[in-house]
Amino acid sequence: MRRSREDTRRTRQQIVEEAARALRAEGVEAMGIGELMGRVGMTHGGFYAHFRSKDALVAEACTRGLDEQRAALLAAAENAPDGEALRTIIRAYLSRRHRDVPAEGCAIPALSTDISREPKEVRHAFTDAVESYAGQLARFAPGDTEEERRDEMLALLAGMAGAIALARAVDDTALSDRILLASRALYQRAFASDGGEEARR
Amino acid sequence: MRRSREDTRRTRQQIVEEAARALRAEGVEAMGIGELMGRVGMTHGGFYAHFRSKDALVAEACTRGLDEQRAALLAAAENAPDGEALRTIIRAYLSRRHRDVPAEGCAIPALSTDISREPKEVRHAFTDAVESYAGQLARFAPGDTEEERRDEMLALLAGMAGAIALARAVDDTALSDRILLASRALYQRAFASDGGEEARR
DNA sequence: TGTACATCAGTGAACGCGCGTTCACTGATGTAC
DNA sequence: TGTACATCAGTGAACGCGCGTTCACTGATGTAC
Repeated sequence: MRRSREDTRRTRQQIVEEAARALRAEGVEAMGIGELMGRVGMTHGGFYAHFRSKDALVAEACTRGLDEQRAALLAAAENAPDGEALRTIIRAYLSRRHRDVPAEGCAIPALSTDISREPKEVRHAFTDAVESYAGQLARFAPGDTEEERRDEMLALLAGMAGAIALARAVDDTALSDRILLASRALYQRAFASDGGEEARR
Repeated sequence: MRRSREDTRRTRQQIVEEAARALRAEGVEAMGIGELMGRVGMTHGGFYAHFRSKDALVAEACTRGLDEQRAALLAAAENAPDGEALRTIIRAYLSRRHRDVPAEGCAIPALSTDISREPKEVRHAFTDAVESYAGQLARFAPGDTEEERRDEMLALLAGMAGAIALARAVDDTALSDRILLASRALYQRAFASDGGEEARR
């Protein structure tokens, strides 16, 4: 039966939130519409009152997942002591927690492989979100121009995402930990004390 | 009908080779047994004369894919001019060609996200292959001990894999190229002239 | 070396399964008067 | 403000589809004598 506008809005938002979690935890294919709607307390048929297709939801949930992580990193960097913003980003991203809880982490290591095989609709949303992700964190990266800083941040995010993805893939905790630690050391060294907003203050 | 031992051996090898390509091009889920057997010139039923299950093939094909790429990078590094081995690895890995032809590239950027959701059998094979991948290339990385060099190489491979995966995921050629170029610059800088086999000669 | 029989690689129909999507239906909400 | 009606969020059965896997069968290969 028909629901109030407020209920409808809330339901739609819950679906996107659950999808953003499920996507990162299970991947695009494994995230089922039925399971998702069950988590929101409804049956699968109602889904299509909110979204044109699964792809449309995936596109929106990708954006959501990336925006969440961007906001978390931004907050961490802004609260970091002077000159420590980029180090803080690197430490937070390459943490055991981030490796172990994909559902609440960055969508790049969880989904980049899947996304390249998705339809245009999804890839486009993902691309836009990645650009604004790197764009908003760029001020913490070294470089003389906005472009340089954004490119540095893109390379850093891509690299850290690779480290998390590989650390999740391997079946050996010791090896996984070594991947995280060695990657931390690598990026801290590459972006040592020189760059970033603080150096320009 | 029954085939000669030589035929059987050849068929099995063809299946693994096609699987190693298809896996990297399409991902684990999308690689179908029927399609694969069709490419080898047979029907799907014959598959189970060679493999216990799809998972068993995926495990073997992962190893194959990683070993191929390791051999290619090893050859490139060994043929590089003195002091250029690591730079050559970085240039070859972070190339447009590698981004554009996943079927013939490294299995890490193509599969790491998928692998973390696969059964133990697959993850274990992948893990072993990754260890020997990093182990065999370790001599080109900086570090005083074998362990240090292997960890550096793990971090480098993970990072470069992340760059390739993200470059493949985004829907914008210019952004994709910038990810590759910025990543090249990052790793060339981080592993500048100091490290590696040549520096220890 | 020749023969009889067991083996087994490959065929193709059939299986169960889970998926995304559709659709007739329900009944509370929103709207027009 | 009250009433009549249109709207539409949600239900749950049904759809087609493609997948991995099984299985009875075929006939050339391998093996035992």
